[in-house]
Amino acid sequence: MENELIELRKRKVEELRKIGINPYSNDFKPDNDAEKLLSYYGKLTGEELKKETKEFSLAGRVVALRDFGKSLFFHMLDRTGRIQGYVRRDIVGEENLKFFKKYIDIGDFIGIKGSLFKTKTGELTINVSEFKLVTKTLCPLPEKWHGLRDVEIRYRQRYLDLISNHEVKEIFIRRSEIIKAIRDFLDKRDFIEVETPILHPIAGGATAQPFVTYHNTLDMDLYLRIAPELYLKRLLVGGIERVYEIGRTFRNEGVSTQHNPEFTMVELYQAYATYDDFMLLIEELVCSVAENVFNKLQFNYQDLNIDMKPPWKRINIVESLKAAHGDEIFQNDEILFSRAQSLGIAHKGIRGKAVIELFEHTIGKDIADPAFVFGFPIDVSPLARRNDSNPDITDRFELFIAGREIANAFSELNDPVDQRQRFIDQLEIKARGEDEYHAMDEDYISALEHGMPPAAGAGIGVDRLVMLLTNSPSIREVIFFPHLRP
RNA sequence: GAGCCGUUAGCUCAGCUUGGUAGAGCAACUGCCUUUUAAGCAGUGGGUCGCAGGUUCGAAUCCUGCACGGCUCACCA
Repeated sequence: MENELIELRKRKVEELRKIGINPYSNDFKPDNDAEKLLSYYGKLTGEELKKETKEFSLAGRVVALRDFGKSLFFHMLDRTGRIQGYVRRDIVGEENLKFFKKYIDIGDFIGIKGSLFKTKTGELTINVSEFKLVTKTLCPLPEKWHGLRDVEIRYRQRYLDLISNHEVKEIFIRRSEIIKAIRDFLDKRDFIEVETPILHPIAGGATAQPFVTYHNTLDMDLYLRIAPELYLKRLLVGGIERVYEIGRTFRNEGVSTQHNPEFTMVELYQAYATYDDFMLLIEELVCSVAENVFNKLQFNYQDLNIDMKPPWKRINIVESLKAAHGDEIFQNDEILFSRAQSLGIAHKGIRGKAVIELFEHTIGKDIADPAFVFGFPIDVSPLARRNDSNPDITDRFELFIAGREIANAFSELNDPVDQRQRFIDQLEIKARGEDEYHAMDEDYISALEHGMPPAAGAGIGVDRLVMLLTNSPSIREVIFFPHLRP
């Protein structure tokens, strides 16, 4: 049985049709929006407004209604904001006022026309001369004062969240601006934006579990990409020397406040650059985004104050671990593994894994201001260039802010023989049951055999960057439709 | 995958400890009110208390299982 509130509104729709009014018309063209009127005319005094007789038309959703008998006030919400309207009998006439009261509910879309005035309390208000029902709404909106709190409804019916909770819309507008700022930054530096496949025959470019899908005609399994990396580097081989892609990546891993199965990454590659160059590039990129979108470099993230003013700190993984845990942890693998074990850190018997996990759990988590972490072990960096003076580590860094990894970057491995051996080493780990380790990719090696220029590349977690800059505690606050059970 | 917490009217929440046939505000409906803005005043309707079992004379309340969600941990970015 349906709710009485909906039944009532359905009856109104029928009645409207009977009297010849289309409750879902599409012939109203607003010539203005709330923000324009508020910013331009909001500054004028009531007296000044009286001289302004011009009429404006607006369209939007009614979000509040106050009936005074012979007049009424309402607030309407359009793409730009909220504005108040005033309907009075001696202007619109008795019949029209009656119609408004009887047929227009909170939630409906209306189009209005009218002049501007200021109320006693100083709010810029449209004195409505004409109005039109544009779209009838059947379901009532969430409560006006507390808004919508139930997180399950907020995520499943995000449209209600957007209507009720003003700050939610703000966050998503910021998200859009952040992505635009990233694009602007890279475009100005002659990077070319590209699109590479999402369906991959081999899931490569990262250490993660893929989603598997199936192509009927080809009769083969395909994987949703876990990273665009290997395709972007094929483009380096092809001579696209500065290239980037902003797009969705999919990882079949746990869901949490930091993880969504599909998330947005920007990956960029630049020929003849090194990971050192990329520290500066990433620093400039993030600062430029922060300044262009937020006009500042100081941010509060939850309990932390984050100062992004360059130059950013650089932290050597091995040196910082020695300082924190003593030199002896690197004497041999047994000591390292047992130390990791005692801290409850999974190392899976992989030396590099133990090192970076130990770092993340004991040092990385406390990094507040941006810092570049470098000295990544070779066995957890199968696509990164080997360091020239220390063959055990790679020319790779990660950017940590607020205890979280925001970006990962390295000088690219372009030696096809070394790359093949790295894949073989990965396969050994994979054979031990660690499924997420890298697969052999002959096609990629073949590309390297044709010559890839030396280059540096980086991947930036866009969702996490947006979280950080908008002070959002959960990734679900920056993704419109986060993954939930159906 | 594990632990803890939550699910009551369209929305926001009480009620559960101590079992006795469900309550407020907003929204809705009927009146009154021509500068209100969480408008106000008077009145009315609205609920299989997440689902399924159990205990009991009697369950929103106690117990068990399940579903969905949140937080923490693990995997991961």
